[in-house]
Amino acid sequence: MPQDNRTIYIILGLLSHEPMTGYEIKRRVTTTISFFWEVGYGQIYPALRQLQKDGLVTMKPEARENRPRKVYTITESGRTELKNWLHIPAIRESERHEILLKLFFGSQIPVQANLQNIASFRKRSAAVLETLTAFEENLRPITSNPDHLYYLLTVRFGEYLYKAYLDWVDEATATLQKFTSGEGHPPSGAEDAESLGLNTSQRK
Amino acid sequence: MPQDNRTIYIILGLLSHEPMTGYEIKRRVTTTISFFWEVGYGQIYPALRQLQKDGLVTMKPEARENRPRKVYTITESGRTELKNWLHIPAIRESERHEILLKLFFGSQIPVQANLQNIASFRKRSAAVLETLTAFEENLRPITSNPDHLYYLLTVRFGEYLYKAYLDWVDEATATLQKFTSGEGHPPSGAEDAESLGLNTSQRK
DNA sequence: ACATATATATATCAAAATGATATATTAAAA
DNA sequence: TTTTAATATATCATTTTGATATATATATGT
Repeated sequence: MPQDNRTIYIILGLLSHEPMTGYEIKRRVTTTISFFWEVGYGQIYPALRQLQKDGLVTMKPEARENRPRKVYTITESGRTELKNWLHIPAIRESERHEILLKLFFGSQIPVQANLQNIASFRKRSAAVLETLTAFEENLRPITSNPDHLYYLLTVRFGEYLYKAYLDWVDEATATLQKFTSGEGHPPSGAEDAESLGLNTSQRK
Repeated sequence: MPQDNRTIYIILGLLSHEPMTGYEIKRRVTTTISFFWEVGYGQIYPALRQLQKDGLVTMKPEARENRPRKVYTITESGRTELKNWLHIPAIRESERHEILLKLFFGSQIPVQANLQNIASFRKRSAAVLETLTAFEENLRPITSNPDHLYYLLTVRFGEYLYKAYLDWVDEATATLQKFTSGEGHPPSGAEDAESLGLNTSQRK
């Protein structure tokens, strides 16, 4: 089995709040969970069709002049499916850090170029952190709604995360800058890097 | 265009160190970069064929009794391609945190269940951090090889990252535990969560 | 010596995710 | 009024994901 389709759970989760169209789902994802999970139209629309076929959501076309707005509502079995999934602990997180990929092979290019890549990463990260911080300020006073509490927890995660990014940037920049003061970049050389034996893979 | 194939750059990068077979590439990925970028056989073998076709790597079958070992070597144009890519700053990192997905919809299940999910996440994260820390200790004394320096920077990134995870776990656990002391879990209720308007998406 | 387990090695596949783009209507701003 | 931005549905090629099939070689245990 490749992996289970998390898109359908995201949709079920959002529809558990209120009925929505595919477009609204996409927008809701963008404004709330996209910083830790992206979802595109290419996942949403096929998933909605599948969910409807499986009886986990229903669709009511809202009459308009031309094309009708397709409003989706979660069913009782949809809610059950969602709750079941929520009870199963996640088994792995997935990160894909292109900045680290480039840095890992950094010896192939001048130190300056790596510093520029890191600076670019810093800029992006700082922007996200600012958004998250501003968002927390809006969210924290609202204590009435339990959804907001959980929402806040995910935002806090993001803040810890992006603060860590910025801290790392400082350290990495300082480390690399030692090599730019006069003596250029360290000699490039290829050599076995495996013997040290990092292995983060869990036995299956 | 969907996205550019980063797998080929990972392969080019690893082959820039030394010639390898597909199996060795996979193992090298697992022992070094897998904590920030996973690569499977399903990507490696097709990518090697493509790279060979494009003249970025060459293949020399090492004679053995039966099936020959296919050893791949990077070409000069392969090195050029790699360097070009390394100079282009990454435009986005991709994170997929299933723990946050479940927590975001946490109001649908009891607080205890969410605490269990977080505890499971904590356990996984602590294990990775331990591996990374042990690895840093092996790596830090080696200062001769510039590859190791860049390698170390990525490991440090991981340490910052996973430490941040653990810090967040402590805070999130404390926050949720307030609701388990006697009064059960906060009442579940669905309500508009969008009006606050988080938007982390960059204009395109 | 024999069995068992693990490492080496190549390969494929269905399902899912990625990101961009096409199309068209409606509402707001210049 | 014209342009711009927002709403809304949808598709697509490429890439990624994880698991699995297959087979040989080597090490370990009894």
